[in-house]
Amino acid sequence: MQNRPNRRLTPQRRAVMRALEELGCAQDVDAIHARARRFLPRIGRVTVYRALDLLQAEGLVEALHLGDGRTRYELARTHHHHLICLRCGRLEPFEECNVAALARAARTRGFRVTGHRLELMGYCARCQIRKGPPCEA
Amino acid sequence: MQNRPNRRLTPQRRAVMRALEELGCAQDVDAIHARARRFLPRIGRVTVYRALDLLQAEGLVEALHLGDGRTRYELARTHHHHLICLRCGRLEPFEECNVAALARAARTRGFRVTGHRLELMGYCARCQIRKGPPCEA
DNA sequence: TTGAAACTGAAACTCGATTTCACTTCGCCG
DNA sequence: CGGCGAAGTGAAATCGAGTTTCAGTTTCAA
Repeated sequence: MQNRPNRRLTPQRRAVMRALEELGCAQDVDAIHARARRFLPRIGRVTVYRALDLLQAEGLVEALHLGDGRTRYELARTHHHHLICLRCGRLEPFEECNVAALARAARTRGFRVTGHRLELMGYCARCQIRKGPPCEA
Repeated sequence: MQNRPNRRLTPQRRAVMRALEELGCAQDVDAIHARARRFLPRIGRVTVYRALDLLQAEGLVEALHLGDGRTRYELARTHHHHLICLRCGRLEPFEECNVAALARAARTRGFRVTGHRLELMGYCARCQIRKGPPCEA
């Protein structure tokens, strides 16, 4: 997102980027908006949505849909997937990935794979031990 | 969903099951509702939602969240994943799956994997050939 | 038979996300 | 400079998938 037509690096977009950098893995729009307000108190929710769309189109941001009704966003850093705790809802990045073999299998059926998404659901270390209330990230 | 308390096999739920059987892979609620109406014209959308929740709790149905804002449902048949065409939007079931190794890797980090979701995005055979308008499933 | 629990569906509602619109800012050409 | 058009902003209105409410119906067991 450099200074080229239709893609101005405005203070608002800078604030959203900075919020994403600070927040880390897979945050929802409310969290991103709240964090961006620290740097730019008058930034509106709509602008955050628009900035996220733009950053996604630029390939700098990725969207996640986990089925809780909210879209989560994170910086498109190195390729990774997620471990999702079913009890406390925490997300951990997970680097391992061997889908190349699967992509090859799809290829034999005429399907050309250009991307993929992998999520592993289960219970995080803390939630396997504690039987009390979920820890909440 | 047999005849036990709180889980009656009503005509409505039977209609939703039959709709899911006929429709196959990953349909949204509108499609399921429309199909169920063929068998039971007065069935309401709310009842379809409730039946799907129930069937999901029973493990007979699985939900998919692909990020288009609508939840898709399909019968929980044999374990499979999806090939998603980015041009025509068609979903194909995909049986191959070797996440066992990944689950083992997660295990070494203290995370216990109980389920997973895998989606491969790309272009289906038809859409690689035709350059015209998307084929639409 | 009868009463409680389960079930249904229309209507109202919730809430994340999008659209609209009046306004401001930026880039650029004269 | 001056000023015009494109891009950007944000409050308010709107959209729409999904949920809740509630009055009425069905089922089942005692």
